[in-house]
Amino acid sequence: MAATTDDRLRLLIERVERLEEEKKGIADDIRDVYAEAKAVGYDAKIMRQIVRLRKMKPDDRAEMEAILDTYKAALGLG
Amino acid sequence: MAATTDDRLRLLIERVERLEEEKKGIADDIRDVYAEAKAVGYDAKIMRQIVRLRKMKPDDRAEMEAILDTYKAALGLG
Amino acid sequence: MAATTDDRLRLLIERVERLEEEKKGIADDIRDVYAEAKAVGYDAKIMRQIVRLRKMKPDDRAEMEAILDTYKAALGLG
Amino acid sequence: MAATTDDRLRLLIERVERLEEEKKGIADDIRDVYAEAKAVGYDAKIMRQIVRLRKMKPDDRAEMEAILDTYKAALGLG
DNA sequence: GGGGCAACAAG
DNA sequence: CTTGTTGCCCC
Repeated sequence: MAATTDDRLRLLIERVERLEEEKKGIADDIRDVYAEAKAVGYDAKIMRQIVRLRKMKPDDRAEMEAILDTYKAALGLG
Repeated sequence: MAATTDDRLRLLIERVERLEEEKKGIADDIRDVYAEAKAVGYDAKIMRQIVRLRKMKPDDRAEMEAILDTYKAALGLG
Repeated sequence: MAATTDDRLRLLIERVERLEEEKKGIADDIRDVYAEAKAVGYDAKIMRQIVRLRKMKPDDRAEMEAILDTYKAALGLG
Repeated sequence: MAATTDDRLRLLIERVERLEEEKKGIADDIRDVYAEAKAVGYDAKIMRQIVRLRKMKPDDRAEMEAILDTYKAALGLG
């Protein structure tokens, strides 16, 4: 009988749905923080860039800067 | 003096970072559920479609499926 | 001397950039077609689904649709 | 009669499909250039970063650098 | 409300 | 790691 199988699928689906709801809630919280930041004069777009930069490992940031130099040198850019 | 401003920025950034960590944790949980489903024989890709369909309002879903059928008929996609 | 090396790099980079420009041009064309379709009453989102379905091999598509129906039945998604 | 409508949809779909094929062809060409670059000793990953950097408008790059300074100052990073 | 853009998920 | 999809923000 298929009911057991069906229930297993349903349970898995419902777990996913619950988790996605939680995830959406957090995404909304993040949005709220940016809205609050904007309300006190910060630029949300720039804040996002900062968050991205802070997420990088220091070595990676250093490498990125080195690449920038390499590219400038090899391509003749100031 | 800028310290107050800087702290306010830092606090906002750190709130975002904390929330993003939580969000990532949940995304990982979702991935785990799909992995578990796959391990017992379900097709994760199709499960995702189901989740998407269940997220829609019934009327919207019915309408979408009707349009899809219309287009399939028009293109000879039996 | 590094000039030869630099030029070789520059040439490769420029070839990539030219190709990426072309690619972007075509992506814009695709966008235009969907916009035109929308203007005469078609649903672009569903058209994209059709394009995806037509890309699949008929057998694969049939199988996918069969599984999808099975899951829908199991979840009571009429 | 629906045949005209159907043909219009089919024509639009086929235009999209043709364009997507072209796009894929160019993507393949790009891949080939990177493969060739790798074969003569360049690092494809770094080349991609260079391409990305060159894609930015100089002003944006300058702004990005300013943002980097701002973030370092406000967040106390070296 | 639409179009462009950036994050997210899929392959 | 790259591409396609989706949701968000600005216009």
